[in-house]
Amino acid sequence: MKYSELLIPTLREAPADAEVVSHQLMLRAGYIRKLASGVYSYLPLCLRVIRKIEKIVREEMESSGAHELLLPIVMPAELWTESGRWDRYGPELLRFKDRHEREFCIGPTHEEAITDLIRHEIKSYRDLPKNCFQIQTKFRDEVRPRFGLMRGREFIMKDGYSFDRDEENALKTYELMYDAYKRIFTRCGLAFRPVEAMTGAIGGSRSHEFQVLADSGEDAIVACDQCEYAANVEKAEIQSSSDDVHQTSAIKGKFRKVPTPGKKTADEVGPVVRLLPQQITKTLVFETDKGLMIGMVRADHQLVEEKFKQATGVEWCHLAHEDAVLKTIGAPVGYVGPIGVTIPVYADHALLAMENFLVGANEKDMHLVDVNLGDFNVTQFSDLRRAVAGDACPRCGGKYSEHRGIEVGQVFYLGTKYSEPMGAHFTDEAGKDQPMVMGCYGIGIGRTAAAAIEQNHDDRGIIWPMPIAPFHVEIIPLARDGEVFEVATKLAAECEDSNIEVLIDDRDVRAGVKFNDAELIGIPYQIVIGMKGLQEGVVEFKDRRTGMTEKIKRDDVLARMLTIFHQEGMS
RNA sequence: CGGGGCGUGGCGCAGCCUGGUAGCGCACUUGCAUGGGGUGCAAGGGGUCGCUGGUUCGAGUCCAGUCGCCCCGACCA
Repeated sequence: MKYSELLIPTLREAPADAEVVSHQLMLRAGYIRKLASGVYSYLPLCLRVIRKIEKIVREEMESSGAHELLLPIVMPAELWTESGRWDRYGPELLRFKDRHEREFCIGPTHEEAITDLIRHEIKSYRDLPKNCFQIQTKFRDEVRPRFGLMRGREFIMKDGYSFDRDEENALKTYELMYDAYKRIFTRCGLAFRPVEAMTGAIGGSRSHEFQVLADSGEDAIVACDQCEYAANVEKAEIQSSSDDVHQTSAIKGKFRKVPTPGKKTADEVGPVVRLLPQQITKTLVFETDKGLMIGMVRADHQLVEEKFKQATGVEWCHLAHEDAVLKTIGAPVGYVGPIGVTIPVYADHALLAMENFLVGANEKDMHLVDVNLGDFNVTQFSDLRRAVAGDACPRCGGKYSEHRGIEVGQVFYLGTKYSEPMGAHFTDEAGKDQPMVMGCYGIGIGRTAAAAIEQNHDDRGIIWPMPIAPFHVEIIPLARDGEVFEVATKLAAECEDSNIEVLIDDRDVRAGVKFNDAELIGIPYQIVIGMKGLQEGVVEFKDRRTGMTEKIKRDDVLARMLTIFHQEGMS
């Protein structure tokens, strides 16, 4: 394809609002342009990358038994009312009314639409399982869109939904999809890690996120250095080492009150009483559907609400408001402690290893020191905190290391969360009515492209992995006529005949401009054709990634490209 | 939703404090030179200064409102 015919508006400077590399490079290299906050146009190069990713996704999905369909983008409110999400989804759901004042929304995801379709069409166990996917533009009215395609409001997503007759089969489908995802991201040339993710309030469900490792990632994950276990920090289980448990419950009444006027946080209190954060506890009061409850963690740890919900078995929880705390505990926020309170106290495992620690005195400007576990009632010790580097892995006892990741895909075992309320039932062999067991599986297509750039770039521009590069090779003739251009055109035609995708820079610009643009747009191989080389019968062959250049005989170039093709596992 | 910042030619910015002919770099057009890493010289074109209202003889500049965009935060005591 001719460079001159394509729309590739490269920029010397990146627009000031681009924060992360992938966003800057996509703008500079002429891949995307912003139309509104979080809404982007995909220019030709970008679309080619997206199509490549989609192709890989399609191939792997189809070969795993999932088949493509296309659901509407616009859905009536009734469907969402039925699932209960019209009210629960919040302002991220873009809603509007048609001319008859009927309410609609633009799909941020399609559980409702697919469940509606399937419940009408599938009646018998004989018709199961079914696994459908689509690749479609979604809209989520994000509070704060940022980082270009990484967190846009409008975005392209592959979303798949599976329907099985029972949990056993649904979990098999889950495994199939999990394996397909591994192949997809491997084929895209990405360094990624599947990690266990939060499952929310649905019991017995499973979820994995596929995280592309990158420092600019928005998600924090921990990975074990000994085994395969990896998880989102919010989800990661932490092994409470029994060696650390001190039998301090025997010690009682040793504590004493110390004045800490105006000092509320551990950072403030610590220096006053000369204690490290590891010797201080935080007592957090939560409002829940079962009334007020306390969660206690060490001051340098962070409580995870999801873990708290699981430990306590409550449906919902959020930190209690200051007034509520003052009213129930009798002390202002910052001075709350577990001693003498009447509401349930859930404590993190880490407290088992603490002795002579500090808590709030339930009295303004006062804390208690030399407190031990025997001094107050704990309803239950649980894993309540966010994992950090150095924590122990529950599977093998190895140590966690912490990483940043970009979530490019997610697989989720849904169970009957949608089939039950929406009446997606089938009749089994015994003639009994059963809810279908579902799973859902998403991949952010645009985000995958962005993640690939985060992982593959240098200070000159993008370096695409071969399987998702917009073109395989860029031919750069240093003249627009004569032998140089003739050779270039001929070589391009030969490559294209061998299914190698070629971008030929036929523009009337200086060599330097072509070189710089070539580095920027990141096509993995470059072939530079100039007069000097041709006189020796050679052209220059450059690997964008390594920057290595070598002179190759003109007649050997095609063979060379084909060799690389095979090495890269392309056909 | 709270806090902060920014809206001046396609992009990046200066000018605003202290009101008085709207500027710079890149990009664009034309000509000449150049032709292997964003080349040089010369001549050009292009801006209701986000919008509305106010103060003033006079507003890009001061004031109020409004819209848009960006950043940080959203209660872990």
